[in-house]
Amino acid sequence: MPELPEVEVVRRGLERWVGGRTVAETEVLHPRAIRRHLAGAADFADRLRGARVGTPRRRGKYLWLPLEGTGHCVLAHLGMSGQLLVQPHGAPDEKHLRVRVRFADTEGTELRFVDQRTFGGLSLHPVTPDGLPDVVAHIARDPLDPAFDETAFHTALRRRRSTVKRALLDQSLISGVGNIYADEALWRSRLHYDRPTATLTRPRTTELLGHVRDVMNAALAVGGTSFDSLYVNVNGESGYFERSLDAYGREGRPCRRCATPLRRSPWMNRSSYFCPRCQRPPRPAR
DNA sequence: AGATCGCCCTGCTTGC
DNA sequence: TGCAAGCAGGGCGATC
Repeated sequence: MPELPEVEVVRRGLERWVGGRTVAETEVLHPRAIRRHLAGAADFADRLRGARVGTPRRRGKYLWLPLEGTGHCVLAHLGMSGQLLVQPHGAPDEKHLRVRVRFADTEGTELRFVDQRTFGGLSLHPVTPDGLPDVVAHIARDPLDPAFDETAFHTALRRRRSTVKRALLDQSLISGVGNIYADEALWRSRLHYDRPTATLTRPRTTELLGHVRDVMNAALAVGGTSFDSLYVNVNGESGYFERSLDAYGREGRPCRRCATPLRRSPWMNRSSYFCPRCQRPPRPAR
């Protein structure tokens, strides 16, 4: 499922293949894909028509295409299974094709939003003076953002009565981290997912953030190599990075540090993968 | 207001 | 073989 590195790979692909092009026609094949565009499919298509796409931007897992001179943008979230593909005209429709955007040029390609589980979607929003879609204002900067405020993040962690994995997944504290990279960064940091945030020292927070960045950069480097054509790569999986995972999905397999079999625990209606030896659970609160 | 829970959705896997 | 349950899970609104 796409987390920050996968979304950034898509952003780069869109910058290369869609930036600077002018929209001709938009076709909405499934209304749920634009459910966050409250004015509906016809309005969505009308307002895209004739707009020129600027440089795609991203914050966390949100991606948007500024529409030059309109004060608006097309916001995209890939959800669990969303893909943005640049395909030649006439390529067979994907089974879960939801939105098609044609351009007013002769490049011979179109933009497609494909989404099996329809957790993702496209919508149009005003862009605020700081360059963000209005509905993204509550999303924190992501750890690859040079302006990410590590001190503020640490302070927020200490103030929260929460646990470290919950905090990593809280997009208002830090964005772009999903279940996979949270488990990977916690494994690298030897932190148990239920460690109370209030117990983290500043050096531990720094170390954790360093591992979040390292694992994301490693995934980004690999994901980037698979992008070399008209295909704007998001395969809905971890791509080539999957083989590099140390924790996620490795239940029962030996820890790469200590050989102890990894465990999977039900957690918030999903799963946490961890090493029971390297990542000791916190002492129960009294 | 911060924390928690349930829901949205479909395809693959598992179990009876 | 067939069907149902389980699982994957990001984000958001409702609730406490």
